[in-house]
Amino acid sequence: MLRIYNSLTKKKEVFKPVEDGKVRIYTCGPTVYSNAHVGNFSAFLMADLLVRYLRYKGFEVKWIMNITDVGHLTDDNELSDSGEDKMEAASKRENKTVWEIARYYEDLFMKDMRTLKILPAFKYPRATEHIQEMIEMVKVLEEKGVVYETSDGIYFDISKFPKYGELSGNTLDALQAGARVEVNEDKRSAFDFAVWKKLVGKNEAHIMKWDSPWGPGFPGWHLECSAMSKKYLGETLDFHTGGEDNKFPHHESEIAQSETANGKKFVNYWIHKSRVVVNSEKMSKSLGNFFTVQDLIAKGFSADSIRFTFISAHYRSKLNFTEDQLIESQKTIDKFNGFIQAVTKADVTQADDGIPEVVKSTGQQFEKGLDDDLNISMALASLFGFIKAVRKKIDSGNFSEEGRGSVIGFMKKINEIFMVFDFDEKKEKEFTADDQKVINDLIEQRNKFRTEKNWAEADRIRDELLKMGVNIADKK
RNA sequence: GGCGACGUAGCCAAGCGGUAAGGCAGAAGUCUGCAAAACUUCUAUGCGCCAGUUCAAAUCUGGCCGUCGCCUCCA
Repeated sequence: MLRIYNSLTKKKEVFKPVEDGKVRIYTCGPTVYSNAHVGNFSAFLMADLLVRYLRYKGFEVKWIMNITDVGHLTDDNELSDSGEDKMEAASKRENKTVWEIARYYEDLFMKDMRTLKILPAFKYPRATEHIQEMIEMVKVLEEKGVVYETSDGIYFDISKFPKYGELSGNTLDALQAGARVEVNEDKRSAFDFAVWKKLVGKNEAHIMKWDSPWGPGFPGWHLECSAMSKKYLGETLDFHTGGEDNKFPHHESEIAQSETANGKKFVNYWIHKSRVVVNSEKMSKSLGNFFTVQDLIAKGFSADSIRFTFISAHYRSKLNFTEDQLIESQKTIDKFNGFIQAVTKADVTQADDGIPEVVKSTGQQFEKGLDDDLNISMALASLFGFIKAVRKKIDSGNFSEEGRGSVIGFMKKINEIFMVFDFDEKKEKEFTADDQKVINDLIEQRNKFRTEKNWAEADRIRDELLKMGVNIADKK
């Protein structure tokens, strides 16, 4: 039984799907106007872990992740407020339109998603391809009398949605009191949010624009998720995930729009990923302290070590990202893979090794951990205990073919979650006949030196073999 | 200023009222000529600080200190 922390109620709750055996999950996806960094991907890896674990538990999961490709670009002022001007440079240098740029960064994003072995979602709907659905939703909101028109757009009147603030813990009064946002004379409340923006004022030259009953313009920031989640997953979602920074105002506003338009509860379980931090500062595009997947791979870190680092940190605690953590993750991955090799190659005896029982109890511990709000630390601890127990059986010559099958089967099953284990039996490297002869000669020489206790020469040959890719492991 | 999360060994980290899991690093040992791998053992009288509740608190309550996030595009 999965228990998960619901950001809305601020409690761990037992997960009950809307429909038995099925799970509908929506993840706030990337904004494709610049490079996604590993902080961004940590949120998607959290969703990946959740989806994979739900599948492990036998649920049929339908996962939707949106692509935010509606920007707020103007002809002469690209991305001026994002603090990231690489795109502007790229746009000019490559003479690309905003549409081409959106596709370009979307492609990069999808490539990194594959690199990190994040499960493909059922669909990645693009905001620009769902303008009609968004317009329809604004119409419904208009019919219900919760939006009003100003000179520059259509706004949602948050006073019409008393629960506004429930997710972030804000109350309408507190919001007013602590207001720091720019005052817009036309808005009834500083926190009323746009569902449709007109091409006036600073948005006069907006490149992305569509016709609507309110004139040409573009949709408000929060509308796409409400419209697309409804289209692909229905009116009530099981899970909605995203970064904690999306709680307010984005998710808060989604709730207001969706619940008003549909007259139903929008999301049963809100899951928010804590920020990734670098030297105690959030990793963000605007601070420029970010690493991209490609940066790290270029530095020699494996994609698996990136994946494992973010998956093995609990999603509700801040992760202080360092390169040392990637190294440690790699060691852990190697430890598991070394174990898989040892199991694969272990000599079997006919003994009744009792391993299937160990596998069973480990599986129970593993699930107990993940069932408790994806407590990955507990799940991993069960695995470390497991490999120690199995190695002990192997070392004491108490290992059967059945035991091997049981261990490998289990590792393969949990690898559907981790995706970093390697089951290929490490064969002797293939050498040409000539090389093989040289190697055999060197080994023979070294053994001769060893017999003569000429350790200096023996070690020299060992180094030489290592350079050729031959690893010597002496046994007694 | 408002809202929220969090503070456990050198580092990462579990723990959710019954007396500190696990991983990395470190130390000693088994094996080995040495090394690598593996295995064994050890490494927090204490969980930011101060009060309180309780037979019992890292775990509950209150206050304080500190860190971070959101309130503005951001996973």
